[in-house]
Amino acid sequence: MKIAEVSEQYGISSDTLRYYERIGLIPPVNRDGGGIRDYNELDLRRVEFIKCMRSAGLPIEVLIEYVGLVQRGDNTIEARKEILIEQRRQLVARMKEMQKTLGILDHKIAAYEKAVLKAEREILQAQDLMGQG
Amino acid sequence: MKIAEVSEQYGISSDTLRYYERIGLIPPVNRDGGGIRDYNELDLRRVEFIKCMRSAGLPIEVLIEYVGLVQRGDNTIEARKEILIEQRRQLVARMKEMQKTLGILDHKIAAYEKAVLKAEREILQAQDLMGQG
DNA sequence: CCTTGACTTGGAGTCGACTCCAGATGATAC
DNA sequence: GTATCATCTGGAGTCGACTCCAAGTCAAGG
Repeated sequence: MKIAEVSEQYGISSDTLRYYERIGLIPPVNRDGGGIRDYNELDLRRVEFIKCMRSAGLPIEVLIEYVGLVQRGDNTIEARKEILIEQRRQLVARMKEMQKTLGILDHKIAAYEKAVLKAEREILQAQDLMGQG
Repeated sequence: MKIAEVSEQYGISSDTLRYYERIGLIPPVNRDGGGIRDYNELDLRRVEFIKCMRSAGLPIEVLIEYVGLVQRGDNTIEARKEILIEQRRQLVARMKEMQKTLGILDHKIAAYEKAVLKAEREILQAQDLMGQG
């Protein structure tokens, strides 16, 4: 699969895909005869994983470290686990903050809704008084 | 309340507090005789609101617009409501992505846990065979 | 054969959000 | 009265994460 298709399929620009590879976030993708990247199944799974992690705000640096450990193989399992646990912890913390913010937004939206309704009622009343309702 | 105390209390640097004021994210704070900022109750509530919104990832630009509308007063209620609804929508979307990522992290952590346990069992077995367990 | 279009590279530019700095001011401590 | 300290300002610098660009290569179409 060529880079444009991957870009299309995952909603990640070709520039970003190449950038991820440059900085070692995705291991080098195989090339066809003309030097053009040809993403295989494994590459695609990696792209998807990175996309997922990035969308949740995991920093690129941490992901590079994690990916590096995966490449280094079996005796890095404990270290990888620790990274994921720490990132999970931070993720949950962020989600908790967002949950709080969501509550406040809901509260405010409800208040504005009330204010709008009140304003509308007042307009109707005014029209009544003027005999236009 | 002086800026250092506010910074301390909310975990926002003085630089950031001044920056927020500069860009209009927080309306100008009153000064004492010597031109030093003196945050009052209302200022503090504004700081807290901004902190909360920022922690959930709402962009500064949007918050500036919102704060501007609040300053402009009553006939901006509908517009403010629309902003909050849109931001709420995006927030929920982000949280959903994060929820998905959380699931994958949990899955991977569990798999690593299993791998670690397996490795430990194998070490124990090897020790048994060598008569060291 | 030449153009078109997708791809390549390394490097530079952008963007959002701070963060830092130099130089000035004013209150307090010695 | 001078040193220390927190504060002030405007402007510059940094950082993470892309995003864009110029110049080059190659396969396919007319």
